[in-house]
Amino acid sequence: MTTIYDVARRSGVSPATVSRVLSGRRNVDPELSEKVRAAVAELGYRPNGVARNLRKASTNLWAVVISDIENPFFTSLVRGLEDVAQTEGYHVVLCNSDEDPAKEAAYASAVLTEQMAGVVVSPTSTAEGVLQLAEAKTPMVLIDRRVDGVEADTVLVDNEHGAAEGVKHLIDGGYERIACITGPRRVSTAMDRLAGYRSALRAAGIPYDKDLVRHADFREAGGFAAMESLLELPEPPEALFVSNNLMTVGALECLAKRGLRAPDDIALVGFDDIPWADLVVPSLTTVAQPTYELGRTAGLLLKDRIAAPGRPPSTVTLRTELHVRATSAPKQK
Amino acid sequence: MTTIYDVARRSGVSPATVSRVLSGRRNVDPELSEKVRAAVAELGYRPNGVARNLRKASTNLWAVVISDIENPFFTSLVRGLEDVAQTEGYHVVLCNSDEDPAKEAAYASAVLTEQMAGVVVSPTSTAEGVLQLAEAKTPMVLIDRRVDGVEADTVLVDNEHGAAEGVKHLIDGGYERIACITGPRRVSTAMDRLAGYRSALRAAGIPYDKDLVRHADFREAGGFAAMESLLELPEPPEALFVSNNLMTVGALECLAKRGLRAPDDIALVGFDDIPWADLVVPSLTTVAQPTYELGRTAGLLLKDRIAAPGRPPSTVTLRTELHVRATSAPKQK
DNA sequence: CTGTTAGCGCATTCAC
DNA sequence: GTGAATGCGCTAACAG
Repeated sequence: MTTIYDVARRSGVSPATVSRVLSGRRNVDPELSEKVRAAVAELGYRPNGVARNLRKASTNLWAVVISDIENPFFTSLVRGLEDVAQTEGYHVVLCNSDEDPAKEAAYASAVLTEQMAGVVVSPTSTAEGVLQLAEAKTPMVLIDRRVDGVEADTVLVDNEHGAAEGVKHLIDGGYERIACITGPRRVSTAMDRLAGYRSALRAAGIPYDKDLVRHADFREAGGFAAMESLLELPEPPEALFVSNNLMTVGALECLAKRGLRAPDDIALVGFDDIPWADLVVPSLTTVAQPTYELGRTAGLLLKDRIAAPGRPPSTVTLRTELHVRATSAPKQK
Repeated sequence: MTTIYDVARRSGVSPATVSRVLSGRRNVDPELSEKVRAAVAELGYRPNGVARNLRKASTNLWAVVISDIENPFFTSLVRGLEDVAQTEGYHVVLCNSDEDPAKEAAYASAVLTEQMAGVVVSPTSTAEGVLQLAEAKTPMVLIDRRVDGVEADTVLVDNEHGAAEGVKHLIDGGYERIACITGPRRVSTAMDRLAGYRSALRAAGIPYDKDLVRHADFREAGGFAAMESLLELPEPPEALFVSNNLMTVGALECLAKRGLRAPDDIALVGFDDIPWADLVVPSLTTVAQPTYELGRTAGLLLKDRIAAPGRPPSTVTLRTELHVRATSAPKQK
């Protein structure tokens, strides 16, 4: 392997000067600088990033810890993050936690031993890894979910407001008996969206009926089961608000299986957009999250945090947007 | 930062012994080993991965260079790769090349300077980065596409056969005037799938009509435009085979926009599955690729290549599977 | 089986 | 503005 010493010898300068030239320091004689560049080209020299990392006690890696890259919510978010990383000179290490606190912790551990420059995390319910990273003062941005007791930069969406807007849209369509499938009680987004559901009902003077609420696991199977359970009610709901994309798919599958259709049999609004939501027939009304922007914003915050580790943490809340499509068409009399 | 020397001092042994214990070498007195472990725990010592990397002249990083993580084909593939990486002790660095040879080359360069242990690449048309990596003898697995002149482990699907099967299915449904939208001429998958289309026609004794073939860019917009152009033909096709998922979506959008429906106005088979293909109405007939398996297989090959760099490269070809759904229903008389 | 020693390749003091 | 020297933390020789 050719090293900085080889380049130094070849160009008749010291290794220190080569290092200065390569890291773009200004205080180098242009003439020497030129010699060094020439030697680099002749030798086909390539700096050793690992050695640099050791010396600087930090790498150019960011980790992104999410539950599953196959969930389009995270896919797009990761893309947004990676775009920022690329322009800032970082690389993104993809970590699928599958909502498993142990995996999250294992990745957190890797972040520390590999000296990664920063992390973006969507915390699991117990947030074990997040606590570990917070303690180690690793530059970190929380995404999608809050974690009690951890002070860190955070990017959220306006969950309560978005959910309320979606539910209000159903109420405006003439529906009153509106059910809700939301996520686990320990997850802040699940509770925030449930709160939005409740507040929309309250605003409309519709009494809250806890028999119409289901807590599932934010996954397809959970949405399917919750839908089944709602349909078995003595008096099934006439409309439904589902608080994430995978559970919405599950609910749709359950309806399809039973030969039921939205909005005729049950009107539907889902939280979080789905690619091809327009191509599904009937097309799906959603409370869309700016997923790409979430990732991008997280990247920007992380960059700033690395530049100024001492600064007090900030929280950015992005707005959701109601995409009215066919499944929430007004009630027919 | 606590180092291996601190642990050594604390436990009354040499740094070398600490290193041996931590890297799981067997030839260490159990008693000393125990002491070391105790000291590690007491001090909260954490090995420095970067230093280890420098010493060993290699990291535990794999890069995966794909055109776009937002394409569900790659999303699932990356997931498969990451699952293998995790069990083998590697981390995956995500690289979106956007089909841009310059970006591919930049990532290849990063792979080299950061001393990553291996790469999985879906090559861009000119495969600049791939050539660079091949020259440097970096452990590499090519995925989805072949590259002329590069000897490397490769994972492909049975493109020609899968395409032929999809087209034959249309022919069996009574269609004769069948169009094809495929990808760029320089991309092996595009040509292989086109070859499958032709061979199915030939087998059925249907003459090949090049006016019914379009080369687009494998993206949504390209599929849309190609569809438009086919519909403007004096005698539009009665069926269509589209050679990737994004272009299929584009074609569907074009049909929707014009108020046309599959299969009544035009029957449709797409190459590569789409999540929710079942939920789209009419549901979409596809030649499904085992995307997760592609990623998993690539990971396995990469692992083997790293273990035995000298071994001659192998090519694995996975089978596609025809998923018959509604858009290819037999022709009505 | 264990300890001593050296050096991976670089960036950064500190002199000059 | 430049060069010599040092050490980041670890593992692999080698000697004992």
